[in-house]
Amino acid sequence: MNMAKYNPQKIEKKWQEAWYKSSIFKAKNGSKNKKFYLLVEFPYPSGDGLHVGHCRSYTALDIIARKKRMQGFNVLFPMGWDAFGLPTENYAIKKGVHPSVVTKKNTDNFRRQMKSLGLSFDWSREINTTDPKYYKWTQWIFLQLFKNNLAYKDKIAINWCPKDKIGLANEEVINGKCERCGAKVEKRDKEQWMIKITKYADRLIEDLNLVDYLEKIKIQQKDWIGESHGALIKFSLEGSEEFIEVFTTRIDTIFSGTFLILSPGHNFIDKYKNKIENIDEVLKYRETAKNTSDIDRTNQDKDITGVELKGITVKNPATNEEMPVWTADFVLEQYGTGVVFADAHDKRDFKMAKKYGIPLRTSIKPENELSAQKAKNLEECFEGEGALYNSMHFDGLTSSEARPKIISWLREKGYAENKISYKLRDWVFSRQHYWGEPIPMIFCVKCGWQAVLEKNLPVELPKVKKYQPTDTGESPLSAIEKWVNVKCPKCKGPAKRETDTMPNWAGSNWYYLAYTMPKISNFKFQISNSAKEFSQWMPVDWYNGGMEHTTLHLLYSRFIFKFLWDIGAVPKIIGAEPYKKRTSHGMILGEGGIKMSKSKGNVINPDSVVKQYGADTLRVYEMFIGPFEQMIPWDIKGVVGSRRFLEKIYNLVLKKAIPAKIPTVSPSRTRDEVGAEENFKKLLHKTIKKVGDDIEAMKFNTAVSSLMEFVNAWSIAENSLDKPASDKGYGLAKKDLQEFLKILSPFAPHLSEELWQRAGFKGLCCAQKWPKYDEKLIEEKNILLIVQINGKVRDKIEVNAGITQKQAEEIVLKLEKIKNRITNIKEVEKVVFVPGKLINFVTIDKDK
RNA sequence: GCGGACGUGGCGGAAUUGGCAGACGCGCUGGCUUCAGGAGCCAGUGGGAGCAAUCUCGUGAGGGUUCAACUCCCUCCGUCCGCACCA
Repeated sequence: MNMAKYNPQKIEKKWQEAWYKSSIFKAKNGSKNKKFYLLVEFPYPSGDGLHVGHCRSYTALDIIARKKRMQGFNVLFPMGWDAFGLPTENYAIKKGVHPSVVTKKNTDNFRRQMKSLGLSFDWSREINTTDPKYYKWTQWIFLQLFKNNLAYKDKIAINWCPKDKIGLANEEVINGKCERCGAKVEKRDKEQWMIKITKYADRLIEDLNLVDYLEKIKIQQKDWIGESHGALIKFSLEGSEEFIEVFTTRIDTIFSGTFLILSPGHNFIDKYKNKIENIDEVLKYRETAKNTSDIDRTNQDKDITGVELKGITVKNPATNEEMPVWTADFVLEQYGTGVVFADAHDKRDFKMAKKYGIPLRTSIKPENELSAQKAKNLEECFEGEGALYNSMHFDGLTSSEARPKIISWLREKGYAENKISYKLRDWVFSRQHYWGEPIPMIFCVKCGWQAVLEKNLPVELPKVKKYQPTDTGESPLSAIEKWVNVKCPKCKGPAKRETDTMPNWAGSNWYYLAYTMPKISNFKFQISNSAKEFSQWMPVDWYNGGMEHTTLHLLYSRFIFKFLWDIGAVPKIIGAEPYKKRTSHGMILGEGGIKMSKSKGNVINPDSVVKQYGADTLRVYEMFIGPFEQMIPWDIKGVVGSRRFLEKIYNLVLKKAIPAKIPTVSPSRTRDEVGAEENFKKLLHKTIKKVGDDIEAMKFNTAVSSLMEFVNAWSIAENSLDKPASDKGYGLAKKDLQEFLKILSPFAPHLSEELWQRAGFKGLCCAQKWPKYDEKLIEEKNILLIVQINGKVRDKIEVNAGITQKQAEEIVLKLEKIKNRITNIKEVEKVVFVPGKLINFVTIDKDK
């Protein structure tokens, strides 16, 4: 047998070129076939190249794309580059190369790697967020936000990373540390462009009902937006018409409210400077609080501190009692109104009152008598719900009954209203860096902030000598006078450009729309848009990405899409959600279950796996490694198993001429069952069904294992009988081999293509129709009936699938071991019969 | 603290959703391929008892429901992830 060994390095290149030449992966605008838009998050093209984690999700979606194409869908499966970002900028600073040069090099490398994996992206639609033709529209979106009052400039205390010298969004701060570099984040007051995502908070929650996202993704988004229903209460200032508004979800505790606590930064303090007798002390406390980083402030063990605002009191609208006003740093300025009313039913309030001797009162009774006593005696704090007391005519009501009643009672007096509050905050959109989209705004002393005229877009990044951010927090762009100084678009007077750039999320807000156009240079946004490219492809049918983007990219892009939809920049017919379905992949960890990282030296480079084992092996391995949505450690030995599997197929097909039939042998069956060529066909059709179903459910691991089972059966027939099946004249039938190669092809496309050709079949394997399984064939005529006694398996017999209980009993009771067990010792009390599955004899001891 | 996921052989993991626990792969053991090698082939492989047929125990721990529980319910232990002074 002088056949060549399986040599993926040789065949894979060849087929990649063949696919490219045939344009088979190109999405067709205007096609009559049903569309299917599959999207996988585009990567940030780092200098490290593709990660095996990228390969996992790309291969998974590639498998779906390939299957959908074979099923006759007009598939859009695009790829591009989210290329603005700090690592590129840092590299550029270090090496003195322009970031665009670095980007070009990195994207070339990523593209090469993706192609080497046989991923079926439509490369003709490739986009790059740093391409001026692309970011022209990123800037256009910003202008529309500005025109619709959703972009505004505000001086706020931002999260400032002292190492990266950059302002961070709340979402980018992890445990008080910079998401990128891990440096402790500081607070800094800075003028920033802000985007009013909060205006969409309710719809971003509500519309989750319209989409098919993994439940955990929905939950995370909801939690992040953090909607809570409550009330806004007015506490009037003693001796004044003024009042302070407080948001609460626990208005049922209003009768126990004995003091008010403001956040240290609350503007009330500035407003009543003159009235506050100890203003110096209060301002000093504010300063200290500001300098306490988030990580220290949220430390649970930290002692509670606070300062009373002497000379100021407010009136509790429920009790009419006078209440002192304090400030404490556990009250957050950004949530609610930045004020809480304090009582004995909140741990922090309780602790604070105890510490400073502020009077406390309770008004909620816990069910448990002991806790009720302790709570009443102010020995411990009760935070739960219960029955009201000390609450006038609301006494006896439960917390949830009381809330709406108290609100309407106070509302009538003009002191309360229903209110929904969100944790979500407006999106800090400014970055003081070079490598980002310039914010297309101009500041004129006379006219204020003016939008760059749309016809002047894009505002291109100018060439600079230094990309280094400055310590003052100014963007490096501010140093380029020629670029900064412009005419005001309104009064034509001297004005200056905004030198901040956009965050790296800006470009990914709308990239799924860019792909709908065959060429980015033809792309166009406009108001009252009815572009058929949008309505042909949108919404995205299936979007896969990382869990880490759930509260960032996924939320942002849903918001921006809704905005574009509202202003008519995308046709209404698409609907208000960009992604129909969202799934998420698990990370690939290093061997031993630790994270892959350069510092640990356990990073697996896909190139080396492709070189040593081949792309198909890598693909099959990454699908077989474990459940797609689960984190999984890399195991180099497992790669070998996938390689063996492919090699086995290669040998099976090429060792023989194409035989006609094969007997069935599945590893679990005895070899005596051989003989039914029908059985082998049956196994094939079962496999076709299983693989198809599993791909849709993203159960790639079990899809691969069912392919393996089929191949094992095939291999046994060829190798372990007295004579190979094909020598006897019955191997795998030609047509069945075709069907098998077709279902294998999404997983191992190169090998399938090669074997398809070598077996003498016409055309490209990946262009064939996805096989249909034969329902009748899959239907089992005979089943293995489980025979149980008292729920324990005692025997298994093969019987006709339609067997009745009577017939089954008759057969089973004749079996020696069953007969003995039952008739000798016990008496049958009851028989449970599950048609097609099992028969169970429930017995009682004869003695009893 | 809150929310979510999870716990099955030496390892990664299967189990039609209440009906054969351990599919498939790795590893290991034995054998075959008239040299060697393995990324080839065959067989075996949860623990215990037995020459064997077979018996028995077994899905983090304990309890419950059921003819029947990896699966459902309760209590506890443990791991991972997300959020975290959110009024």
